[in-house]
Amino acid sequence: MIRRKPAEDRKADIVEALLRLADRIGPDRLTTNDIAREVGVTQAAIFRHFPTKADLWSSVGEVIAERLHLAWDQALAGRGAPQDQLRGLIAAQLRQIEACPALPAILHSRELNVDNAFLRDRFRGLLAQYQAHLVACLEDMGKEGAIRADIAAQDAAILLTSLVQGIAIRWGLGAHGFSLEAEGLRLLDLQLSLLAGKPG
Amino acid sequence: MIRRKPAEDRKADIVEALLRLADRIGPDRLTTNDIAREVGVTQAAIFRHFPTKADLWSSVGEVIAERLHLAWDQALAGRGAPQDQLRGLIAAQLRQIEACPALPAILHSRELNVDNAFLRDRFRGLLAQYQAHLVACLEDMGKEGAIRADIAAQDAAILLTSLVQGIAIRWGLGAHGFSLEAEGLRLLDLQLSLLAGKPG
DNA sequence: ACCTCTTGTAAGTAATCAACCACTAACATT
DNA sequence: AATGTTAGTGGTTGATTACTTACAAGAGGT
Repeated sequence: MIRRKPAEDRKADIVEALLRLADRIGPDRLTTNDIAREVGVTQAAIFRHFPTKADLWSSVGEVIAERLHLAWDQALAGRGAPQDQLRGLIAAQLRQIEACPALPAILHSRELNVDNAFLRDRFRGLLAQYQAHLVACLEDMGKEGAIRADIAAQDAAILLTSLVQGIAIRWGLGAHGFSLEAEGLRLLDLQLSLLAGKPG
Repeated sequence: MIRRKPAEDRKADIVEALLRLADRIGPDRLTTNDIAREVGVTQAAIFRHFPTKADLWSSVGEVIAERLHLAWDQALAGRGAPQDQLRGLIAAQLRQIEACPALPAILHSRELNVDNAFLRDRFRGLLAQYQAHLVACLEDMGKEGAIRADIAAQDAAILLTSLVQGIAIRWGLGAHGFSLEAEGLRLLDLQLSLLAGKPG
């Protein structure tokens, strides 16, 4: 038999294994057998720690939500200029995706969005919160004249979240062939210079 | 028993049913049973028309590729100003997604990207071609002074494709609560005015 | 009206899925 | 060293998966 671990540790192992496999196999194709093999236990062991597969996904969702929330709070904690806060928010998002490439796929997976209504609403609220942070930063920047006056902060926020999503997709398709954070921040600066209305 | 159709018609029915269900159920969770029920035939009937499920997906891929190609050609056929061609290309993409909401999910599905190497490469080439069209339009616009001189056409193209992807995602999450084409073109015009460096 | 392909079905297959069971080895506490 | 608890196993469940085979019946041409 394998080395035994306290339930909390093993639970974390299982969630981590799922996160790793979700990128390789795909969130909607993962089986409990796949996960068990990755962890190094039998399939039945998964069900000792999570009553059902749906419960396992719920835990995964909670872990992701916590990480994102923490990353955003840290980005906003500095209390620097609104530009810096904005950059921090975007950088945090890019780093989260780089650390867990399955994140976009999971966020849009049917597993979480169709089967688990609670988590779907939770994530929807979470992303709305992120968008609200961006809008707040952009409004502050607008008052300082760092954003063109004819641009609504809401629309600018949409452009920025789209940018992150678009680059993340390109990063995934290109087999992670470049630094997501570096490329993302480069294009962010470009977009910010466009929004400012003057060359960067 | 049901009304019998010529094989070509039934094949098209099956592909259409898959496209419809892919949006509701998810591309990677779709079963041949789901498809058969949607079409209104037995599961075995699917295999009369497609030897394997993978062959069915190949047909779906071909249909999508043809539609996209056709839509792009029509957008470029007008031979108007580069701005109009660009707008046409983006509008075509938005309309394709609106007509077939499962398109983004299918394009990024494991079904097509992991299991079917041929189609994956086919789509990768197709999207590269689209990007090349955008870059060509943007370069022409740059020569006419419609794009700020300090912006590379390649980067501008990335911003625009990201915009389409981002809005499509928002449209999907919001249960198609707004007109994708209208909202997309509105933000496109906004981004173009940013790229031009002068208020729209 | 008949004949003949073609389209469809009913009833299977083996493989795999999530989940359950009785049981046991490892661990902590005493 | 004895005892109770917990993590993990092997074996099995019924449901579901993609796919097959043998047979029936509709539709079109003559």
